[in-house]
Amino acid sequence: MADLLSVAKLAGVSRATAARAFSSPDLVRPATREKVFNAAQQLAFRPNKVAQQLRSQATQMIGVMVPSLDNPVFAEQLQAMEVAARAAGYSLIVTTSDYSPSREGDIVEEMLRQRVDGLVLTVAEADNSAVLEKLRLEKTPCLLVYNPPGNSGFPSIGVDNRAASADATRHLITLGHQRIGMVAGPLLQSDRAQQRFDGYCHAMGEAGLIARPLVEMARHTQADLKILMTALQGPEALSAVICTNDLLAISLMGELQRAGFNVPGDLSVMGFDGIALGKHLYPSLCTIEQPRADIGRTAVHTLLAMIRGEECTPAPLPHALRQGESVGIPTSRKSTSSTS
Amino acid sequence: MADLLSVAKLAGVSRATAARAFSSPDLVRPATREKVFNAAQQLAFRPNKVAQQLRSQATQMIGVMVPSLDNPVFAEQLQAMEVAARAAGYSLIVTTSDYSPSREGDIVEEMLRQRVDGLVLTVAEADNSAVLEKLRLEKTPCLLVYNPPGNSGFPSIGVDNRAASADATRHLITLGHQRIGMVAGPLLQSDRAQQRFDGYCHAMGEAGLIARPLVEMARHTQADLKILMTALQGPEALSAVICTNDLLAISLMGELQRAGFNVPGDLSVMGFDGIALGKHLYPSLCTIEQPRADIGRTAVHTLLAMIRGEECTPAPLPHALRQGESVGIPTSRKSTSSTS
DNA sequence: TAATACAATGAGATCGATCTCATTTATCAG
DNA sequence: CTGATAAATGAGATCGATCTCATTGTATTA
Repeated sequence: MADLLSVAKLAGVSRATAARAFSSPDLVRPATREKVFNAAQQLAFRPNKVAQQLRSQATQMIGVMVPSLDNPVFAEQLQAMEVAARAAGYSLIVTTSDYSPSREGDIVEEMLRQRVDGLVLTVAEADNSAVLEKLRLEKTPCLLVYNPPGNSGFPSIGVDNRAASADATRHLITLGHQRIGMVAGPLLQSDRAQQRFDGYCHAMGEAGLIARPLVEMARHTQADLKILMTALQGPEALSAVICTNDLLAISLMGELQRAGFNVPGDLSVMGFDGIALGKHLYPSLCTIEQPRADIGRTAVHTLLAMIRGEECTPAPLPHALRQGESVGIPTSRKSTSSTS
Repeated sequence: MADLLSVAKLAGVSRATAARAFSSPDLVRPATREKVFNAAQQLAFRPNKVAQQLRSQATQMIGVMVPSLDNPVFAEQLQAMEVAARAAGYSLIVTTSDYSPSREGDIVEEMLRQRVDGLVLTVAEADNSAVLEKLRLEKTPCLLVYNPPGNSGFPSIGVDNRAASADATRHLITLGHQRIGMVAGPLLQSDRAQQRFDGYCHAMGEAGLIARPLVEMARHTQADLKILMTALQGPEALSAVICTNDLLAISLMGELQRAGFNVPGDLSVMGFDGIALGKHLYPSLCTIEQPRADIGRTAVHTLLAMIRGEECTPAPLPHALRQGESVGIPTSRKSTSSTS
């Protein structure tokens, strides 16, 4: 409520002096400074950031757009971003796009109007994105998260999805699995899902195994589940599946168990993301762990560097294979020692 | 970059007219309006929200503070808030307090400086909160979420924790459970945990059963788990436990299963919150579902009403008991028909 | 055509903090 | 004690949009 001018008046000095008392106290005589502080105290003065932002042409705000907060991958990344941003004196404006291009557009436009100092985005497809196209013409620093760098022209923070997925596949192969499939959620088109599928294909080929087509579980409907179940039976039955994300892996695992399958006995299930909850399940989820917190922190620090005008070409962050009880030795071999 | 003044110049009109072309087009002659729009187009004019905010003394921003985004309850609530806020033309500044009073204080101060139009907070203890005490003196509308209304003096959005917890307890009792315990996470002191324990005690007493002291699982350490395991054995062994939140229930369930217990065979486990993931687990989590999305939406709408100056005394939102496979008939009765 | 009403536009102040530049006051050396 | 250098302070402009009030312009009617 009370503004600097009132404080200045009460203290008997000019606005300039009052302002200095706060921003550069050493330029003000101690006695004067005290008078100003006292006046500020009495009036419960609280500096108006909006005015500061207008004047300084910098908002100390970062615009964040994630697809959804219902997926813990994004929530966990955001948690880390918030801490890092706050530590640096920045605030986050958080938005969700639901992967909708039109929402993406509206959101970014809105944030640019708000004059955020920088943007951290996760889009559906970085290579073919209207928003990014538009942003290329703007001077506002922009950083992608989770999206592969590709040829979008924007720096990107995340893991090497292809390599990570190949690692996951190799892990299963090492355990003796040969009939390995990959299951994707509704966002088949997402650039990450694509890369993860590539990595899977690569690792399969490398081992002389045949990669199967991506199974799509659009929604967790019964129909989709049946299709998958079918793939789990017969001579060509899968012994392991990799899901393109943990949420999918967890619900798939639940459905399978509910349908009478044993995980990993009948089928090993791997996830991708490394959400915290996966560790506590039983069977615990074997997955590729993306360093979500690290990704969030790095995103903030990189963006701040960009805001300072530094050139940034961040390297992919390291992923890790998190062992878990949801993956085991394939049944065919196991069957010699124990039969269900 | 380009401001209204440049647009006005290029269009050959005054700032006032240019401004009017956007805010009240009908006050401007169509021909003039076109000139302004063309100029704006050419210069890639984008209205500066910061200036509008300063001028209008309203930011159309809502400050949100949650304890953590690592817990899906808050993330899911936030997801709904974001959608509702955006639909109303508001943006969210999102922060996390980690339940730390000092962080709570800093965050709120920061948001007040930012001149947010209102605040939506979830604090550790609403009844004994320094931040709320300070906020009572401010004119900025403030709303609590999840915190029981108590005597904080602020309107609050959430379910009736005591009633919900009693319902959970009665559900178990109805199934035949008698030796029911309650387990809390690290935040014993949280006002919600307290109310949930009260509800449990009430329902137990009502049925003539003895309520046990709250078991604290500070962290998911082995030590804590052993304490709990002990409670599950011997003549006074529990047949069911209610956890004060889903995250805790899920990890407890996992640990129990890993230790060789069967859920719900040996022990029924109930959660509290209703996070989405619980539905997809196996066994699926039986829990009290707080309408997280509804809570988020209602919080935004209520706050907007408060910002408009309306008096608000929101009623508690309805909770629901979500059936789940993690709860079953107590073993003692079951043992007649089948023995492990 | 003159007079009145109303539409369209412009000049200038305002929101709150801060920066530049000019001015005043204090301090030190000679 | 005075001139000179430094320290402290103030006046006013600025950031960008918008509101009030005054003024110019058009239209309607007697």
